Amino acid sequence: MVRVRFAPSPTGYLHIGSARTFIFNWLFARHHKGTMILRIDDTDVERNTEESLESIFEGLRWLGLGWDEEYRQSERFPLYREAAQALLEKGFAYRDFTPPEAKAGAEEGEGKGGWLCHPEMRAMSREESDRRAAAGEPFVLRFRVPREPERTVRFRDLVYGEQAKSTADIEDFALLRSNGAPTYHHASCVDDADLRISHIIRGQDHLTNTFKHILLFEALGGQMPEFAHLPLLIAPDGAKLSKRRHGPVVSVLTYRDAGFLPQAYVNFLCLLGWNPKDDREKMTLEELIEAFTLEGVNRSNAVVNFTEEDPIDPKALWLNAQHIYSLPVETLAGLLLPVWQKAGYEATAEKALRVTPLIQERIRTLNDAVAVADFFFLKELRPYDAAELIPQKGDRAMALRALEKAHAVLADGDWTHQALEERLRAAAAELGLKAGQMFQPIRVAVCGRKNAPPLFETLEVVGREACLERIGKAIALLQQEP
RNA sequence: GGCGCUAUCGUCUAAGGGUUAGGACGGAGCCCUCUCAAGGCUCAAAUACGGGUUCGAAUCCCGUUAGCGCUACCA
Repeated sequence: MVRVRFAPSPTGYLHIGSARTFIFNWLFARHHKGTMILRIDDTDVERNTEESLESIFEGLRWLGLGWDEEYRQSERFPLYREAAQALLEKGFAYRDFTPPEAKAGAEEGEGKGGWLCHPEMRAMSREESDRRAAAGEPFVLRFRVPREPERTVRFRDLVYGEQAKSTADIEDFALLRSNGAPTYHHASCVDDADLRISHIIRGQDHLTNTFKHILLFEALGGQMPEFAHLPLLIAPDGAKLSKRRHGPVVSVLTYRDAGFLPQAYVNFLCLLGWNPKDDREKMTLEELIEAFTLEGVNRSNAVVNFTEEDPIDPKALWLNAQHIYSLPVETLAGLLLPVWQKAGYEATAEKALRVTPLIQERIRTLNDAVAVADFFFLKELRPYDAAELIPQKGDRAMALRALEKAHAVLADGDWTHQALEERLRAAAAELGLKAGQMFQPIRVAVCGRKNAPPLFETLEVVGREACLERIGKAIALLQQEP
């Protein structure tokens, strides 16, 4: 039975690297019909914040993947205390009474290999340890890493392969803080054991921590989980993504607010550090579940490609466009309606449904629809330069002739795009104008700019009244002195 | 400093002893076309460096370099 967990600590927003870790765990669980567990690792009371927790949930909610079980470490402290006590009893742990300030004094031991332990504390008799603890002297509980003889800790990482490290290079890490709260290592292992986690899938920054965890799992007794570490997501400058240095691009909510489809963003994140072993790029959630394996995860860090001018990875944008394009029109219209309303447009569901097919392949984000579809909703076109009305290889007189003819032709007759095209093409022929020379002035008059969706469908949706009025205004504009 | 991990086009990646080193994004060009977009075609663009092993190395081994991680009473 596959049981995996995502264990964020509420000390910040939901980072995109964390989001990817969540997604890979989730995909692995779904692929194996296992259980996805969300565990809030909030053992550091000093640093946790409620806002952070809320923003993490908000990010996860947006991704829309869900989870099966939920735990919070702050509610499980007794479990960690018991486990710590058992470790102490069995001699796997010892009390270290060194005051925090005195740590500096111990650093002379670092010289050649780094800090390992305080030998006096490690060697202290249980009687003295108990006596000093009973007297109320503060201590941290440390794991007694096996030394003399040292041994090599080994495991096979499902991504990175065989791993080995000598206990001579592993320090006596803390289990319990002097305030009695468990450290990450302790709470995490106790929980992973208690929750019967089968696979620990997490960031590569924990790869070397795993040796400590193996030692701890062994001491705790219980089934050893499998481990799989994920390459990290980094910034173009090679540094790890940080809000301070790289700004809001590190938070998943930025992508929601930029108008991303969650499934597109999930797709994008999956392609960073994993590939389906074929050339597929755009994949649905179902396809991802089916294709996801740990073997497909690679070992080198992936750069999220953004710049200050272009804060969003171009590939993410492209993928989002792909997903938008493959949405049923009704679905997309439903997504776009609130976007337009928020922009202050008088959008209705019916209107949204008519406009959407015309812009579907012209937007890369939901938010793009605001600028791309403005003229469908705005009463008053935003001002444009009269020169825009003049077609290529044409002049003011040509534009005027085209618009006046168009005004006359559009004043009556069927208002369907087929009929409009027929009449307008005939009109162009009559005037001896090329299609572009005829259509471009009309497009600018009606849309207020040179680039827009196909003309006839656009006219159809904008409506006769508005079209005639806008063409009239354009004619007036052209007739004004330059 | 110690220990560990990593190294293919600008970016994401494929190729796990034999390929003109493949695909995608982005870039350039062409086609299509009422503009834009979409789509199609083409081009430019990579095996960090040095040694081995081998008939043959992007691929295996060693070294160098670089980057990253851990080395907290953070996670």
